[in-house]
Amino acid sequence: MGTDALTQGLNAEQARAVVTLDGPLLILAGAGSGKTRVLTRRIAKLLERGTVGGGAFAPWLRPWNVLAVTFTNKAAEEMRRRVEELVGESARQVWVSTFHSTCVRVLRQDIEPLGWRRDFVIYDDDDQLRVIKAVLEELKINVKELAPNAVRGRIDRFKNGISAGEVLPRADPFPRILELYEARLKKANALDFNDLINKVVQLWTEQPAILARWQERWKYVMVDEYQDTNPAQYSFLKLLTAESRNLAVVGDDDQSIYRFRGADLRNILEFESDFPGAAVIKLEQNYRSKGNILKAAAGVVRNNKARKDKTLRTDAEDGEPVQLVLADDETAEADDVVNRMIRMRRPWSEYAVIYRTNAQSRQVEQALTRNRIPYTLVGGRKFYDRMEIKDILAYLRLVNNRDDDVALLRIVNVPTRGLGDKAIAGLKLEATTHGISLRAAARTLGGTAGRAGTGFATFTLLMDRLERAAELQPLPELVQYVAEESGYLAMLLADEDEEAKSRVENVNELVKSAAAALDEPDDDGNLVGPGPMALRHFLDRATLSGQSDELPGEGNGSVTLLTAHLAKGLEFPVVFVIGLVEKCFPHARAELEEDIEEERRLAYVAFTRARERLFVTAPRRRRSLDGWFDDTVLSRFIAEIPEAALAGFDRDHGNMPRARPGFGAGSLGGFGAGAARGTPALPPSRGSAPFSPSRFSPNAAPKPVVAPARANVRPPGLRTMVPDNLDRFTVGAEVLHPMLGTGTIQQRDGTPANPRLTIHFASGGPRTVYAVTASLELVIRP
DNA sequence: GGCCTAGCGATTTTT
DNA sequence: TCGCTAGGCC
Ligand SMILES: Nc1ncnc2c1ncn2[C@@H]1O[C@H](COP(=O)(O)OP(=O)(O)OP(=O)(O)O)[C@@H](O)[C@H]1O
Repeated sequence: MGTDALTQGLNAEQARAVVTLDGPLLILAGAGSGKTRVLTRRIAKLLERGTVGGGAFAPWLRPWNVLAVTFTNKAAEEMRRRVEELVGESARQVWVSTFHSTCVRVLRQDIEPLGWRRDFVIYDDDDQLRVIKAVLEELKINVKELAPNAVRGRIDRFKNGISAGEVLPRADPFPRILELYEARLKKANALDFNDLINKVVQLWTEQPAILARWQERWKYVMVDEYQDTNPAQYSFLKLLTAESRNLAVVGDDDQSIYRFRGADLRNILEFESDFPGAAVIKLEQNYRSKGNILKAAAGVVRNNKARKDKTLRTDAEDGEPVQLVLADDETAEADDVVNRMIRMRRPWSEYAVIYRTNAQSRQVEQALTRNRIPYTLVGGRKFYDRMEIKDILAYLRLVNNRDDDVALLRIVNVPTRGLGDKAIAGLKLEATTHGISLRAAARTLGGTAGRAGTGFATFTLLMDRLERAAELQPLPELVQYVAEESGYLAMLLADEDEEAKSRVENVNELVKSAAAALDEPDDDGNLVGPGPMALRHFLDRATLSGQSDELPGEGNGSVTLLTAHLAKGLEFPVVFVIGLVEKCFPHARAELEEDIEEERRLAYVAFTRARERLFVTAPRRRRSLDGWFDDTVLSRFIAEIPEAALAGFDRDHGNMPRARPGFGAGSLGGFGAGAARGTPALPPSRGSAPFSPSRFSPNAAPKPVVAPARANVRPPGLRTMVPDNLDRFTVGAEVLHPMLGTGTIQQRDGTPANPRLTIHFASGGPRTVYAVTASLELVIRP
């Protein structure tokens, strides 16, 4: 691999970045300009420089002297893959990882001076919540007065240094809560996610000798998506590279989307003054997307006021315009997306569906499942968040760390051992009085008589057995042993439920994933056998990684489903960005102008993932929190797309044509007046699929399967009319609803223009609907 | 102690 | 709609 090989296929600026190996370097550039490509080549270049021949490395530059950090697991995985492609085997020894994993690596080795043991556990948000609830209980604060979730948010913001300026209640209990929270974590030998970075910064600040060792190890540091660093991460980098000054960062201020967890744009904007003498390289050529996609994305992000304008051009042709697709509701939207995939006849892996919130994946998953199309759901932490998985892991955590009170409380009575609230209260009392862990208190109480005593004795003996097993058995066997010996598996097997069966499956998956964890070498490239190291490594992985690595049905032949946040840095030939309606994207919680601008950047990120084709879709109505349908308003971001780059958009009609009473909405709901004026990009997808299944594509599903049309609720022979005036919907009137059938209006409130009706339906009970949107008809009785 | 249910409240993005 | 909690009942 010669010098030329690594700069081949790069433009002049990119090549310059790849060969600028020493000193601070900032690559500031727009989406798809090859930033990540440059970073991976640069890693390869460093390895090449360190090679002295015959696969050996010079002592002053070995693969493990290189550190590359990303923000998400997905991004780390992707970068690792690319580096490995370039340099092969030795890539394994380069540390390519998230900030959080990197910090765990440091703390597992050096945390002791801070007062934690090296076998510390990481508390995820669920554990955090349990601690907070316990603290609130201790302080006799009702969870109704102060939501544990709110407390967690505040703790996180506080630890991220973004709590300044928050409006504080008088007699604020927060400082006390925080104090007790921290004490509990410390006592349990635990750290939360935020601590991981903060503690490393503290450690390195207080212990120069330890810092020096890490500086010696990581002589070359690279950061992808630098615009998303928060103050703690900034300090981490600043400390680590203080001696070597070999810090290369790449980023794009338009893609800053983690303000909510403290990301500070100033980090990237002030890089040059922070690191004097920094080389600055700007990349202005986009290699990813067709012209129209780029124009659309640029047109949107241009609306941000707090923004530095930058150049981004492409040599690619315009390609198809971005296609706007409107659908009746989220189910129809998902069906539409899937139908288009089928029609395009590309390999499934070329499609990605990108959404704002995780919950939106469900409709798409269902549509894909109906059509037997394989898909991969990225993130959402689905696997390790399952109850049964967390339970088994809690046993393992308690084996790893006897002080993990949260883990103990989770499983001490699962399966039941006759230890109810009273017994647990006694256990806590015993522990507090003697200043010992719950595990130790259980042992003491195990020596007492009575039902609780027996329960604690059983539990203690069980945990002792599990601890012994942990020393002798390899990890997968240990996991299996825990599931069996604890009675957990037996409990599941005794349950006839379908759900219990799938839980058994998941426990088996966990055993497999333990085996997979063993195959992974540890930090220093050694394979680990039985004992605490393997267990810790496994537990870290479970907490830090978004998902189990290979869930069944995965592979490269599947459609990818992910949030816009997780999509950052990735690319796909065809992208569907769904749910482009106000309150969803931009999200309802984004109120301030700054928040809206971040949403806009998020849209920019989502749009720029597409290489060839971009679809933006929106449902006309959406289920709201109380389960009823709300009409939607098309996302403002759609109107910001330049006209010439967008198809399917009718600027004159407020963009969201919908049914209105008096215009003859059909009895199956669906398209109303505006649709007749030709606005929607598509015929309604429901019911009448306008194309035939492919006979050519090996990928095509036999026939698009859409969500079943709703049952026809209209009783035969019923006479109805669509009233010309909303005033006709009076209390006592009988109406026909397209989904719920006939009913009688019980109550009318809201405004005259937008009356809200409480209707008692024959099909079951009262529902509240808006007359304007419900497509109601008046029943005429002779 | 353990199970069931009525009532209530929430409601992004990630590690 | 969903998930959690408090409270009631066996
Ligand atoms: N000089 C080049 N010639 C051809 N293709 C290139 C060149 N540089 C990058 N590419 C391609 O352009 C695409 C985008 O590159 P990359 O993912 O590195 O961009 P990026 O700047 O990191 O994007 P983003 O900020 O959106 O994550 C990739 O498919 C990459 O292979």
